Amino acid sequence: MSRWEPNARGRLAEAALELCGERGYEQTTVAEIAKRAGLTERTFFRHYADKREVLFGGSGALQELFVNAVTGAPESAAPIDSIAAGLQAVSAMFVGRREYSRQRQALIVANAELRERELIKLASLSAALADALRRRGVAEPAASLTAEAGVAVFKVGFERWIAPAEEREMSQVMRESLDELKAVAAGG
Amino acid sequence: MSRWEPNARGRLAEAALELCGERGYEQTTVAEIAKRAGLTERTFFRHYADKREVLFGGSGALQELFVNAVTGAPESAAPIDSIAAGLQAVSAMFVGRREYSRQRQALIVANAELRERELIKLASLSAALADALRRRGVAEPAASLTAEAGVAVFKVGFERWIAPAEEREMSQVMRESLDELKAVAAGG
DNA sequence: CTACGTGATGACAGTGACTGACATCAGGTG
DNA sequence: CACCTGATGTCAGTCACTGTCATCACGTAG
Repeated sequence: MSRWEPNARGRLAEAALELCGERGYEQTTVAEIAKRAGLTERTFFRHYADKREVLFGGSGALQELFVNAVTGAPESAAPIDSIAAGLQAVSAMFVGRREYSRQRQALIVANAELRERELIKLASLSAALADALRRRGVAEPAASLTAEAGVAVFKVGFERWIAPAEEREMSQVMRESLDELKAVAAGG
Repeated sequence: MSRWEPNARGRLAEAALELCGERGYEQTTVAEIAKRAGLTERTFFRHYADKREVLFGGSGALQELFVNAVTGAPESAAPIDSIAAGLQAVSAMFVGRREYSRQRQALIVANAELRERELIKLASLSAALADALRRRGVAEPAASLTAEAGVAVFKVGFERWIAPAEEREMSQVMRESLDELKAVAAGG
């Protein structure tokens, strides 16, 4: 066996979600999170740049997956259709994680600091998508606008997917949300 | 004369812009800002909820002005045209403040914390505009989409207006940016 | 004129996020 | 066996932010 328990980063994220879920984000200290994960406060900050970041650990993987799917879409695919491919790829990553996502989102909407962090993550995602579209030969401002539209659909679709009564898979909800955006854009 | 120098809030904002401009946002402490304004750190936090907020003091007035202009637009005006009226009203507020705006924006884009705060201010503006449109009888999702479009035009227009070579008035730049959005949306 | 309330401020101690510097120590490598 | 490496612990320190109480010019009631 190794010197330390494995997956310190994951243990910190799990401990943070548990503790913040029990008593709220602001009422949870970094020292407490670290202690539950069997680590010290100083080690927490070696894994996460700040306290908020521990609740956004998956955003990097999400962005990478989304961008890769857009990049890997057929050359013939229109910009909005490569975004659609990205939405489908991202949906696969959330299979079986609806309850987890609900808990996490409840935390975020309840706290202004966390909402700020979420907004900048989505802005980063939008910029990365626009970049991917540009590499596919999409010109500006179409690339940025399509990227923004993709993020808007993701936001709307995600909120619907975690709604209390909702039981459909995320991929289906995303497809439907994208269709609605297309209808609105067409003046429907 | 009164017991204290007047306009403590404004003095704090001015001191903050000066000091952060000289040495950067992170290298400036709240105690230093307060001292330059002739106040104490404790008093700073009686005027601003946190350190970032001192650089966003005008955002409340901007949102109010924008929303009022939208609300006060002729009943016959289409949603996008009431937004256009808001953009014109906001432009009036920036007359003679281009250099100030350049300095402030340079600070914000240079710092991730400040960018986060700016994003949530814009999100708040978008929500307020959507609300104003709904009160004008605009249905969803048209209200939210039009509001988002309005904020997008404001962002693009503002960035153009503070660009180094730019000398036109903000009202003209905003008009032009809105026209471009309309062209893009029309598939042009 | 005096007493009292009010509101903006100062003073001070305390918490918690975050950082820098140095120590530790299992495991791999030559 | 000596040495290096990487993840961790320890500790002191800075700074954002808060709660609490004191101060004191000003206005106002009596």
